[in-house]
Amino acid sequence: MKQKDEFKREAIINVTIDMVYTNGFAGVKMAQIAKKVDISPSTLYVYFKSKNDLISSIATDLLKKITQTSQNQMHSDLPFKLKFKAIWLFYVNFEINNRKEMSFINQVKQSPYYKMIPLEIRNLKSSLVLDLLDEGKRQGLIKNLDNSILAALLSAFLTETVKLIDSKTLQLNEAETNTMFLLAWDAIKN
Amino acid sequence: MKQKDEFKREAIINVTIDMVYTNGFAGVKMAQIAKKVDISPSTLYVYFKSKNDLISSIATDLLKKITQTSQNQMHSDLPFKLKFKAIWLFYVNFEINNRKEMSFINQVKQSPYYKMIPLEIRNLKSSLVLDLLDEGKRQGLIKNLDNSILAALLSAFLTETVKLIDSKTLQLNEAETNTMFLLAWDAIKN
Amino acid sequence: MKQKDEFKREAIINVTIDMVYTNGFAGVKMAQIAKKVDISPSTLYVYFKSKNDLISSIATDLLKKITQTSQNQMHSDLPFKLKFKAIWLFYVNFEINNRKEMSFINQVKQSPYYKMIPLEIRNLKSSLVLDLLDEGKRQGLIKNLDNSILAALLSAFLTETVKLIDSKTLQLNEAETNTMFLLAWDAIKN
Amino acid sequence: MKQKDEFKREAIINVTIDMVYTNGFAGVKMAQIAKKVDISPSTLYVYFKSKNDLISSIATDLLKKITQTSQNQMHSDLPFKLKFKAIWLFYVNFEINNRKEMSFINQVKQSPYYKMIPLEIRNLKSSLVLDLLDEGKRQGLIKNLDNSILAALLSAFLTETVKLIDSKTLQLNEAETNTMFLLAWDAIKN
DNA sequence: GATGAATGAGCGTTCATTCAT
DNA sequence: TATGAATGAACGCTCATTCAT
Repeated sequence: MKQKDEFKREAIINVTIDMVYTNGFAGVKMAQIAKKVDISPSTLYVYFKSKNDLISSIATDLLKKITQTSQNQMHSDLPFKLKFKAIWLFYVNFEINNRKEMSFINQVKQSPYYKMIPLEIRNLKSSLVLDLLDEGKRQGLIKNLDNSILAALLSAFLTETVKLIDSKTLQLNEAETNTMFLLAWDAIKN
Repeated sequence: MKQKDEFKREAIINVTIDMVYTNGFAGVKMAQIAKKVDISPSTLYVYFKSKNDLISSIATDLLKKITQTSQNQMHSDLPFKLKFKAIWLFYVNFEINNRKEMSFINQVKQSPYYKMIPLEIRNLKSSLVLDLLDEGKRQGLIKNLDNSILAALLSAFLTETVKLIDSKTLQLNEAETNTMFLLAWDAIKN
Repeated sequence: MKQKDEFKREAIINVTIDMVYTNGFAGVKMAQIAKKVDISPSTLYVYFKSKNDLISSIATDLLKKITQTSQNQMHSDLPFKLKFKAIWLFYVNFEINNRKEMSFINQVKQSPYYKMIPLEIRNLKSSLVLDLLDEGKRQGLIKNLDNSILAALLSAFLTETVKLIDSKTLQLNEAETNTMFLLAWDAIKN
Repeated sequence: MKQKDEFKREAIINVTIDMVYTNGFAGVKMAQIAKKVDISPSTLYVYFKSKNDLISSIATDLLKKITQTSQNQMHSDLPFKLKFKAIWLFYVNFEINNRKEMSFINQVKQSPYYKMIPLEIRNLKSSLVLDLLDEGKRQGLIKNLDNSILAALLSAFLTETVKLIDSKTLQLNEAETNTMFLLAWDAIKN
């Protein structure tokens, strides 16, 4: 683990995300992080000026990264429902493949650390989804409700889907993800 | 002999629920609770033998209360969709009116305290909802999916609805709650 | 256990001696004593004005009782060595039969409570033994050493004998107690 | 990097031994130790991971040291009684010169801390004394009794001798220590 | 006299953070 | 930059004792 500079920062971040995933926030101690990264506790303070800073920096980074990543999704010229489904699947896969990171930001969101994250970061929204919803409404395919309502709902849906997969109640295959997608789709479709 | 103040236990519980709502579990300190109730920290230990006991006692009480309350709901002779909606509304209202308590048990559920709650309490489930889902499936009105999937989804929906109302994005009126109900209903209906 | 006045005081004392024997001083808590006597902790303070008072009262009582008891021993007109042995045996038996009480005062003696006992009690010595030693010296049968030295030694001897019996290394029978007596006697005899 | 003060650990140990000697175990508080060493209470935990660890580490160290020291005593070519006396005197002097340390281990032995000391340390016995007793028995010079009885007695004797010297009843000179030795010797000699 | 409630003072311990090198 | 030592500020909890009836 003993690397230089940027690598060390990276290592600290990864270890922290790992530990938050395994032990929850309450169980994350600076000394433990240091030990796992194989540095001294005081060295942590070379890279992050406090525990708050460590946590909220990671959260900020993750939030940015997540928004950006989804932004990169191809805006294909498929028919709306198919495009919608593709994006839905992208998100399901993204959450599954980034469990720890998602767990981290979910935990941050319901902790006092969340308030320490700059507002502009907290309000970052994937315009991808918003644009998509607008497109659907324009085509009369989805209900004409506030985007914030639809987005919140889809997000809850997504989270629940991932939880079900994590808990093995659902499997990550064509049939079952399609079922879940249809539940979401039926909810919002006109 | 000094008489035990019947309201003191109640006060401790309420203050604790309040603080968990505002600061989360991590932020609940015995000394702070005591201060808010205006008693000595050691007096807390007259009523609860430890912090664990305090938290899990409250959780146990709430869990019992919630299950019982919902159990008392009866809408047996209405047509299915109306019955379903009545129960949905009951839950929305219940969660709104017991925001802090619901927040408490939600937080407990994803904390180590949960394991301290007696299994028979943890396993209390509102058969109300499960029975309802079965009835709907029998009548061919709702999708033939696993109850655990449908229930998880409806629960996420419900939580999200309440959050939206809390954040003033939605209002707790006939029209808007109806809208939200329809989203849920459309998701699961056949 | 719930009796009146003198009996209650007695009960408190007995329970305390018991608990000191079982758990040592560190483990004796006022609340525990009260529980075992089946009274309220505050009632303890009706009988003893503090924990210090409780402990040192018991110690004082025991010390007095022990001195008095031995004083009552017949001053028979046996030849010296036999008389000496009889008294030795009396003490061995006394210690065995009053294990808990002896343990109590031994523990008190090496605790801060000892200083709280009135000096005149602490200095109580069994004149029985001192007289006996004087008699032996007069008869030229035992070494002409300071009584305090001889007494201390015999006491240590006695304690050790009792410990050995307690630990089953020795048995409380004619042969083995005689052996131990002879060790003591050989030590001090001229 | 701040260097660990080599003397600080030593200082903690010495202060602890001192306090146990003066106030007994019950009176030893981490905060008091820290104050006497002039460090913060939390610094204690840099050197010892708990109070139990502090006490039992000290006890372990002392036990090792004592056994080793006595082991180094060698008087192989003297006649038995002289050798025995030399060793007796060695122990008297050792106990006098290490009063506090001896008090410490004596107190530990009758406290719950004793169980925390590794068994192999607890079982360390000075074979010096046992070998000596065997040799004496072989030569027909001392009574043919169980070593555990003889050793227990000599130990009690020794302790009492040291107490008498401590209390100024006896002086640590040739004549008086000789007197005490003879008491012990007469007790066990054939 | 008897008692359950109440508490102040203190305890051992933890931990994010700073110090000193 | 890196670090082991050091620490202040808490924390959960205990317990002898007092309060109020």
